[in-house]
Amino acid sequence: MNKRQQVLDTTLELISELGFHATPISLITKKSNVAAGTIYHYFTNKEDLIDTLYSDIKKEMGIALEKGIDNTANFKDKFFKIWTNLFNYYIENPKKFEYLENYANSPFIHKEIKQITRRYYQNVIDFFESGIQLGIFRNLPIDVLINMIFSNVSSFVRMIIMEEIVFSESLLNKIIQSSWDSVKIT
Amino acid sequence: MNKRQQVLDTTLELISELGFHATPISLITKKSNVAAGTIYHYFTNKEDLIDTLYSDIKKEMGIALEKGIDNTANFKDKFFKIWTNLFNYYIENPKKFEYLENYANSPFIHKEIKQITRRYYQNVIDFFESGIQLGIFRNLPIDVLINMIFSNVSSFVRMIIMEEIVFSESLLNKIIQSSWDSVKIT
Amino acid sequence: MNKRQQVLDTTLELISELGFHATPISLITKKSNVAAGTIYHYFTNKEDLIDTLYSDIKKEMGIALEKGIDNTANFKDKFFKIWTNLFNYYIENPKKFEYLENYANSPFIHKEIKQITRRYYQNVIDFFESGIQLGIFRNLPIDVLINMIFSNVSSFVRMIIMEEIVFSESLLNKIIQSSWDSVKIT
Amino acid sequence: MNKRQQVLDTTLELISELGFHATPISLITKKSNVAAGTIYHYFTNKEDLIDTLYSDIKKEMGIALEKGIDNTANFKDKFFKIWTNLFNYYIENPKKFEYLENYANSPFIHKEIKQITRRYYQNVIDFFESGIQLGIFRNLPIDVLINMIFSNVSSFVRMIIMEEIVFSESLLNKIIQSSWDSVKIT
DNA sequence: GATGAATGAGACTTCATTCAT
DNA sequence: TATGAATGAAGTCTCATTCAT
Repeated sequence: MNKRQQVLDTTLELISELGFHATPISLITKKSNVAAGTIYHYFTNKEDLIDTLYSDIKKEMGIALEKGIDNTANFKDKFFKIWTNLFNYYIENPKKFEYLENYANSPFIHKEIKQITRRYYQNVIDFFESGIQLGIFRNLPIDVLINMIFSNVSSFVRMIIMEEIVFSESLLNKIIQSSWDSVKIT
Repeated sequence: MNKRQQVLDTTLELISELGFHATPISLITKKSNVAAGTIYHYFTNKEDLIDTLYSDIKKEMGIALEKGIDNTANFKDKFFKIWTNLFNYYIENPKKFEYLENYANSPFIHKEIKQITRRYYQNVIDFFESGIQLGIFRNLPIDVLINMIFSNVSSFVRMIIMEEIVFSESLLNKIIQSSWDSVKIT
Repeated sequence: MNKRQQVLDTTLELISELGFHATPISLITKKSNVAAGTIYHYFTNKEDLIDTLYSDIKKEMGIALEKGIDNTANFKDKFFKIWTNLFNYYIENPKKFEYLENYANSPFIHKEIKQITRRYYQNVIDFFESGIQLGIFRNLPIDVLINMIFSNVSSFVRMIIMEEIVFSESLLNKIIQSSWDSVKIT
Repeated sequence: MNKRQQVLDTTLELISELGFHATPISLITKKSNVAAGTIYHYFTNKEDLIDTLYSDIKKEMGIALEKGIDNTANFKDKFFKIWTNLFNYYIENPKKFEYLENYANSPFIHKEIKQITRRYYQNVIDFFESGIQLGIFRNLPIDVLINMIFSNVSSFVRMIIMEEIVFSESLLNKIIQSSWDSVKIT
């Protein structure tokens, strides 16, 4: 009954499948059983709706990313944990994955939003930074390091979703290992 | 003088900067000094124009990718060469890079086109496949292997273009090394 | 104040005078003081608008056709009544006459619509059918019979509207008599 | 090989099937293997092409109409002959029938053309006029008389072509008789 | 909070026509 | 005669947004 959330849910549903521009407000209106005016009651405009959804997902993803990290002392284990957390989040939320991927490279993206949502990963960033400091990870710019790893996750997930490859636990482990080998000091 | 090519050039120019949907035909029309009808004389519709441009770039990129490979016997050198070729192509053609990135995740992308353009990289695909066969590269599905490496290139290039990091030859080498470490057998 | 009806009225006005294709939506827009979008709020597309108008007119015409029939027992009187009803409807609504004539032969016409609107004349159809049964009208296929008579009305009306002949009560009666003679059993 | 005639043939083919506006010059161009420029070499514009075709058909029809009339002395036989001539011409040339029907009620029709083509039927007009003079046909305005009869033919032909009724020789005769009864003096 | 009729700029595309060859 | 690339006005329709209820 929460109209605001209904709109956000429907927007995710539609945009992940159809893309931004093939998802007019009128369609969101129909699928969410909400009047056009109502959407504009909760969101300044379509852009704001899209930004809000992006931010919501990023926040949720940030939380998922850190699940169970604190209990792990070992760096490699922690790395595997984070990698797996992200992987699982994407696989369990394919529409959100799709949405983020769509959004990431679109000219929609506002640097500000990207900056704002960055804080949701602060713990993860800190982890990698301390790893560099401690000589466990290679001395690369922190964003380069993180992007390399995260883009590994994304491209693996995308192939699974697109059914270009078949998932297996052993394949997953191989790939995380590859990822680890690409950033750890040899 | 070649109107068809003028249209393609302008389309690259505009879409790489503004994105697909912020680039109406009318704008291409103005910037390329061509009448709207002329565009439809050469292309079935906007989609066809976009597909053609995508295919053209992929073809050119395929050629760039293989530059100087044949003369290199050593697998690691060959790997570094290909990585650098792709990196250079992107850096020298930032608009084409932008276009491909835009296109890659858009719902525009037609699997057929992706399949068709795949043949432009056959030599590179063969190289990685033989590397796996020879026990030099890890035994991962060929597309996973290639995607991992190519996504490394892309995310590095993106950060340079977005000016999120400063390029240096030493950084480049570090990253290629990371990429290599992620796929070579240890 | 009823925008939907305003659109229908203007469409009749314009199409009856200019024809389908010389009546762009933009013109209907201007003449009816309605925004383009409003038209598409009420009608799926131009075709739907045209079909709706056709159906509306046919319905109204069906009602006009039957006016005062029930009170008439005599077959010839009834025939004259129906003929005159149709004639009067056309003469009093020359734009609707024009519209129907335009529509009737256009490739726009959808058999479905024709079939649907047929029910508006059921009583008239029944009348002619019973006439055949009772041996008053010639044993012709019902649609042939009706079309012969109705096309007589139409061609007479058209000539009056086009001012190719001058109307007179006596001429009218002569022509109805001709029509009657063409279908009655001799 | 006569390009001019090829264009006219294709135009008939296409317009009779698709209607005027669904038949762009570009389509005529393709189907007739003639360049756009060539069409404009032979015809002033699309309108001229359409008028020419109309006039050509009317002329041919005028000739068909009079076939075998002179040998017939009897008025009723002559009437039946003309009726059948027109009927046969339509049935043997359904595309031309379609074209004329399309054209007849379209706002394309230019009164001038109608006037000009009238002379192709002069003999038929004379026949009916003399019939009135001699007290064989009813004293109706000549155009009313002719239109009534001709519209009978048309509506019968249309129903056969539309497959709304099944043709039979006996039905044809019944209908001509009806037509005759509607105009002959009783 | 919620509705949905109304708006109108602007999107893609078509098509009759021209003109240099 | 014949070609067909090029034109650009104009067509249908979409869609983010507003506002009176």
